Amino acid sequence: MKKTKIKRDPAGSREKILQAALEEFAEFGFDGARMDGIVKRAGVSKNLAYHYFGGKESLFLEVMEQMYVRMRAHHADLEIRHMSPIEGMSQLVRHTFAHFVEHPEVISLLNSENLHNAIHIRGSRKISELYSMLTEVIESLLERGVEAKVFRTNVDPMDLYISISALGYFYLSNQHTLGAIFHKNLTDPERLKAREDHIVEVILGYLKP
Amino acid sequence: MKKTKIKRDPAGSREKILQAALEEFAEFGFDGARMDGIVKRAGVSKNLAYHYFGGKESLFLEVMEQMYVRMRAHHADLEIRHMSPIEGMSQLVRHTFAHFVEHPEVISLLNSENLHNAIHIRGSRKISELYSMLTEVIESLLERGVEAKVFRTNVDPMDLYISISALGYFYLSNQHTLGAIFHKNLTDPERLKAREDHIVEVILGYLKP
Amino acid sequence: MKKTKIKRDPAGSREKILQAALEEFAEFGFDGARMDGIVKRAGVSKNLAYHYFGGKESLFLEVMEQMYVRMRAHHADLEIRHMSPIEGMSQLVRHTFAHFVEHPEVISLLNSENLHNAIHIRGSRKISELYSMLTEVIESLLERGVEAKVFRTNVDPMDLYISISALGYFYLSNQHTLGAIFHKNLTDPERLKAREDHIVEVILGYLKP
Amino acid sequence: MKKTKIKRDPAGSREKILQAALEEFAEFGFDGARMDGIVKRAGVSKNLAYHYFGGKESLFLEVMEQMYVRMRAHHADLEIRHMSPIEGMSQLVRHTFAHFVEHPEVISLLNSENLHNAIHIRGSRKISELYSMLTEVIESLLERGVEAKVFRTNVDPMDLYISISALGYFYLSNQHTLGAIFHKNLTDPERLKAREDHIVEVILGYLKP
DNA sequence: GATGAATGAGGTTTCATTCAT
DNA sequence: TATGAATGAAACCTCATTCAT
Repeated sequence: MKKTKIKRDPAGSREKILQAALEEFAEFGFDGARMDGIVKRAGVSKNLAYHYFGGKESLFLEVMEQMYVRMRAHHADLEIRHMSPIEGMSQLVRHTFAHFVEHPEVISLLNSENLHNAIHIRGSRKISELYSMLTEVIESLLERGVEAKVFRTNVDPMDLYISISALGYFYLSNQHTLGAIFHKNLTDPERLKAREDHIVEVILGYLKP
Repeated sequence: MKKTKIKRDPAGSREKILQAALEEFAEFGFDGARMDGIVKRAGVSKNLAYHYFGGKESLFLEVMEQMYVRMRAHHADLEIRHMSPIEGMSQLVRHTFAHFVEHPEVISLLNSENLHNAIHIRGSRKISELYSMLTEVIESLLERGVEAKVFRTNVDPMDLYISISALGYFYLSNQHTLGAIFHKNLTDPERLKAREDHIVEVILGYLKP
Repeated sequence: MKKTKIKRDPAGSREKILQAALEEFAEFGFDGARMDGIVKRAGVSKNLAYHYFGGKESLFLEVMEQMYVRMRAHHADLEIRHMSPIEGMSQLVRHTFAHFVEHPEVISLLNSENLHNAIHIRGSRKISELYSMLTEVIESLLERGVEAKVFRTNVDPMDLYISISALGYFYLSNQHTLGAIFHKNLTDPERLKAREDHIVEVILGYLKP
Repeated sequence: MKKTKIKRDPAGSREKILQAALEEFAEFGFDGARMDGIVKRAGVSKNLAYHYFGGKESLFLEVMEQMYVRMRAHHADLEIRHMSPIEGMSQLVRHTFAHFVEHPEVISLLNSENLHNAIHIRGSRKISELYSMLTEVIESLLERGVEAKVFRTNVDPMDLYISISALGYFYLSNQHTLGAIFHKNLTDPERLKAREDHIVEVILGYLKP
């Protein structure tokens, strides 16, 4: 009849749900993820998730936005302006790869979102904005490199950005099928280091004038 | 000449189910796909799919194997031996990209399979065998290129294969999120052509001695 | 005083499902029973049964355990210690028979369980414990009877227990085939009384020194 | 286009199906048995079973009737008339027990039939007839035993027949639950022999004047 | 704010039976 | 006589969501 103690911690609960959702969506994808699984991970009641986020789709969107925010924050850490173009480009490539390695959920979430034709983020203004920064960084690097005659001309920044991402993303996102085919564990630290070096070589090779 | 209503057609029914499953799995992923959707596409009764394939998982495996077989067949079409190393490498890159463009289901299926840690194909001997061919082609190209002094040395064939795939695969697999971010339609024919050229430049740039 | 429509009643719902399952399993056996039938009897939604019990098998196990508990409770009601050995044995026999008559579900459930090689209860510690009591009662009666020179020696308590059960159980469990063969209704009260007396005579006749 | 050879063996197929059905029904009960399982055991096509027997229920009835016929044949083997009443009764008891031991399917089938309220055999004239013989044998033995002053009077032949069956039937039909409770394997040959002796003692003890 | 009991709709799978050959 | 492909109905079970407390 009398409730002795009920923990109330709105912000804490919200954050726990978000984190749990991130893990669940990353592990199983949008369709494979279960609301039951999320609330169990979060250690909160079912309805609380609905109370805060409205439903599975909205929760997924919020998870996606948070993921993009973290990605942007990670990239913002990188101070490239004072580096030489080649050094800057190398660092950008390594930084991008490192983020995928440290945050495998990024890959799961993006794959899920693409399977659903990006319906969740298509409308999100937040996300779109995040990328202007990246494009600017790349454009600036390219300009300085061309000026210093260490980079070729006629490079499309978008294509370059996509290629930088692609070379690491695909390696990690398809690690299981590739691993099954080549009978190797693609995530062992030495192989990861080798891959990173390879990607740097590919990108710098391409940019060589 | 042609029967308007075919009632018995074992091979045909099996094939129709397989094709329908390919489409459904490609569109929704393994978890999002519905057996109902598959049998409806195939125009057969639900039970028939179970009769032939045993269940959703086995059906998915069969679809995956078929997909790999087709991929191998596509690559086998390419006669590279008589080309110069640079011409051969270009053709390999373009061929690979074209296959992804023409068979978008490959990307969905592989993403699904990787989300599930490749549990379906891990045991499949068939698939593993398919790749020896590709590796051999690449190794042979690299040797000839080095000999002719048009390619650099110290290139890991596996890394190269992964990069060739990655540059096209990621562009297509993430077309919806990238499109949302850059406000472009990545699959319009001109952009596809530009991307293909870009990939060739990246790979050849990297291989330059 | 009484709510016409009760919406929330955890313990009640659980109990209703259990009772409904008991009836359904008793009527149709494990394989013949339908989860739909159970939830319909219980007046709850299908999922609730799964929520509480996990599945058909677990529900059956719980029903079995409850049945054994009731059986034990019924036997515990019988105070035999102060009776003479012959009187005690008669009462035990009549008590056992009465329980089968009043709880026909016991027979259905045990037959079902035996058809499945006792897979459900094999692991259940609960059930095993229930029987030590019965064995002790029988052993004590036998000792006192031998001492008082009213019972023969060399009686295996397990065999005796099985025979006491068998003589009533089989009569009831096979009442329909036996009834069809002998053209009699074996459950009419007079015949039940006669059978009970017969069983007492058989057991006491066997125990006579 | 051309069928090289189709085996035709009407009687053989029918018999194979019947035998397969006996095994399947015995193993899983009526509800647990699968038509697929039966035709697979029999090694014939699905429709053949329907062609010969009409359906699952009719097939079950036929299996039941065959089972009763075999039981009768087994009992007819026993020549009791020339034995002393006590010897004859012992032999009848042992013979009955042996049949249950050697034909465990009898127990499964009868349990299944009783679960369904004997709907299949209720109408079968064949089966009813089989029992007159048994009753006559028992009545004759009882008369001779009373006359020879080795048996008590006032014994109901039906009750006696049921008890003779019960003591063996229940032991075997409930062997799995009893085994789980008493932690014994009830079908090990020594225990079977002991049980048989026990049953003889019980029946003869009861009949002692 | 917080709980978890309860649900309807729909998921995968199974099964006795029929039908074209 | 014989086959096995094909089916409709219904089985068990799951899941996102809601509701009384």
